[in-house]
Amino acid sequence: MIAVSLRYALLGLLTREDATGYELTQNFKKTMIHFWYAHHSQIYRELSKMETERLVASKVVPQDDHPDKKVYKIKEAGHNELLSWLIGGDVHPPKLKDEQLLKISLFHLISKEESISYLQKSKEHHNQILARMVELKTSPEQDCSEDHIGGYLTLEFGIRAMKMWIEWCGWAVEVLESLKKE
Amino acid sequence: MIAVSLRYALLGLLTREDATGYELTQNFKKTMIHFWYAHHSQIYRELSKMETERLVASKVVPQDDHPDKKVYKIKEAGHNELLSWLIGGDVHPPKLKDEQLLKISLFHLISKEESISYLQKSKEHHNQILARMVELKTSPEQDCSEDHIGGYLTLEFGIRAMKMWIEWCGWAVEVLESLKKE
DNA sequence: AGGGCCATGTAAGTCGTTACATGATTGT
DNA sequence: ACAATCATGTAACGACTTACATGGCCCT
Repeated sequence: MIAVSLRYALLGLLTREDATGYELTQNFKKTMIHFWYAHHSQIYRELSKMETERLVASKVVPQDDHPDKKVYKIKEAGHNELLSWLIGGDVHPPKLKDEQLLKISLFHLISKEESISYLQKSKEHHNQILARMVELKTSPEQDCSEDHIGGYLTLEFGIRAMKMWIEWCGWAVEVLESLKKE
Repeated sequence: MIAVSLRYALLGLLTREDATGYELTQNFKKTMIHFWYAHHSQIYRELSKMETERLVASKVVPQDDHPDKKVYKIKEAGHNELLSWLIGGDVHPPKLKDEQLLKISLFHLISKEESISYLQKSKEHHNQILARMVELKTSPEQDCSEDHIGGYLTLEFGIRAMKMWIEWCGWAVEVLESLKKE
């Protein structure tokens, strides 16, 4: 019934390998940029919450050159909860808050020059993300074997989405240019 | 510095015409589905907050056949705040939480049949949204005149995004089918 | 000397969701 | 009869963001 999807994202990452809160934060940024984001403060809290619910277990690993770290491991109950969420339930629409599209939807309030300049910045932004994604594709976990199928599919999605954005920005600039000439 | 973009979305809609909280809720669903969503409870809260900050003003309009309504109007200060947000500031990445992509990224945990069935439901979902968008395009506010340029650009964006989703779903199903045969 | 990475967490505040609350009119 | 639409709000809770707090290592 309830959402709490951050929980499932974390459990999902932990099915791959045990990890610290810090590592999970990094992995979010690396492999889930195109569909999820969470701050480290949120991740640490959710992890300790899941530990009290016995969905995960932690172990402190001392380190010499760095601060000690707390490695989390998924437990059977966590695995079960993840799977029942995965299989059951309907298709939920994404919750997106896209400030860029919001600004673009208000272009009638600013000049065409400012609009075009904003679109160019936006295009640049998406180009950078595309570059990171294309680079990710060369990493060893990016074959389409059964074990990595999910990441393979969603990365391809991200790349297509970025390309669509970039093409659309070009088209939108053309529309604005043609309006200027009239 | 701060986000509070719901505020700007509401102010943006109010630059078009005065409206009640109810109407703003409807307009959100109609014209901003592909990049924003807000519950009515949140919209009412933000409106009354903006009224105490004197960015908007309200007037109660009595009605015979329906409950009285409270019509909001944007004030000069609201207009200024909206414009300084629009012009100033950097390009912020969208904040998205896409449960569908999250589930898809975990397909290695479920069977190919379940994965395919999920993708088909997802495709259907996006087809429905596409149909609504295409219908919206026939409405009179959807010319690409200067006054409606923003809505015109973002609706085209939404349509392209839905088409990309649908095509991608087809591609992903093919990938899974080909894995089954091996 | 300064910035970035490693590493973990708390606190305060804002934002977002779900449920509660009311009640008339219009269409099936 | 029942559901949907019109219309507005509050309350409780859960999620998210920003700032605070600490401190060593490595590189330039």
